[in-house]
Amino acid sequence: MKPIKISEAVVRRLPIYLRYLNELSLSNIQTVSSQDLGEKLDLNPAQIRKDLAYFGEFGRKGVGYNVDYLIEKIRQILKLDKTMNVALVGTGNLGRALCNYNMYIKDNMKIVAVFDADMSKAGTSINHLQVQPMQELAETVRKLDIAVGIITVPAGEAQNVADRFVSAGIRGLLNFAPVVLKAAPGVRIHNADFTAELLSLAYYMDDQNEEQEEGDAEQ
Amino acid sequence: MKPIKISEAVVRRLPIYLRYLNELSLSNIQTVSSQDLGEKLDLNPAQIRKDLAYFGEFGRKGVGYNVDYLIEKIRQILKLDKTMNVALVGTGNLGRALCNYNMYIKDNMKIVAVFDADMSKAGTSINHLQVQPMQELAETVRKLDIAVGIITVPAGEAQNVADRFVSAGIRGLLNFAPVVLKAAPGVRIHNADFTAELLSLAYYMDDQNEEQEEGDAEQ
DNA sequence: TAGATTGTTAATCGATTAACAATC
DNA sequence: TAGATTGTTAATCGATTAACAATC
Repeated sequence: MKPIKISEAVVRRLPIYLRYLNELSLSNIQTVSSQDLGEKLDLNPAQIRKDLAYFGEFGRKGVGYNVDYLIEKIRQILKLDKTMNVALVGTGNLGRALCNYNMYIKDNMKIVAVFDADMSKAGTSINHLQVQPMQELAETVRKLDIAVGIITVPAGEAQNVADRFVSAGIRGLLNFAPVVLKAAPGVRIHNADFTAELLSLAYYMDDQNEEQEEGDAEQ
Repeated sequence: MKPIKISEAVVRRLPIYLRYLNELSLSNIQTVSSQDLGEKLDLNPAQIRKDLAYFGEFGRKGVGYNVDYLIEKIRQILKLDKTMNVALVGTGNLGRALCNYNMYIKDNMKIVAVFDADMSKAGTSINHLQVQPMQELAETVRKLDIAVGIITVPAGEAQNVADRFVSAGIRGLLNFAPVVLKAAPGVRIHNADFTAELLSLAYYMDDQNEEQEEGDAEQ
């Protein structure tokens, strides 16, 4: 129906919009303009309007966007209007942190199964979820209709875990391990690699003197 | 000296190169071509060559790049040839996970101070570091010459923590909280917002039937 | 020498921004 | 009506990719 290809950059901004709109809604603010959004989110208002316009006409000329309506629409676009089940592999510090994060309440993404290769961890529980051994992964993914896998294992094991997720029929992966994963086409991989973010931050940490040359500029 | 402006996208790829080069070095592989790198990292070889060429001529025509030499060079570019001190605020699950992560050994970024607003946590220790109360932040940042701050507090407190970091003289922030932070120009902010990554992943999770229309395509 | 691979220029592609008619 | 703000087209800007001479 819609032959327009939506760019990755656009999709990546939608959750940012959603997040702030939720804040506005909680403050009982009913209407917001692209200008307001742009200031708050450090984005160009034209870009925001264009992003939203890819999906429909959600605003009213001369008025702006109805906050709750826009929330509803973005949630539909992101397919967050129904619960999406998620599995996580790797119950180290990071994995446990994510399990406790519950995004379920607002965002409909729910970690419903947790796995660890370390058999001794099987049966222990994290945030009301029993840790399962890896052998049960495929079956659980199928049974619970899990669409997305989160990988929080050491770099060396990440590809192996990814492979197991993919052959279990998962269609999206959120990878926290500092490696580039390979997967069959059709499986979407997002990386949440803070080590890369931190190291690239170092590049911009000039000495104070240099700083004057380079000036302020971008963010 | 160098008036060429290096784009953000380029800088963001350098840690990815570095990471894989370190792997190669550990396997005693001496030489690598942009082709090899491209295949392994899912990037265009021309892009890799171009990225590196911004900073100098590191390769040899007909041969490729010397792995250890390239590692050394990228580390210099990213200013990882000397230790960079880092402070972290927020000792929840995520904060503790990061403290235990030690990137120090390979990457010269070292968390040397940890803070929490919750006074009752002061004095407890995480990975050999004593948690300090927020009042000590400014002084510690100065004393330990801390350049980068990591924010792992709830969304509602993140801007406040950022402000305190900035007025303490920090020059870079890695923000894990799901908000857009504001800071004076000259302070670099990187976001490590996995909630946004996860929500945008949902967009691509079509039903199996739709999947056929949209095909395989990008990653 | 023949084969391989860089560094770099030019071509392409895509994303952001400006501008403005439409209209609430 | 006057002011505000959208949706959208056109202009700009920037990033990626292709191509190839240089050369190891």
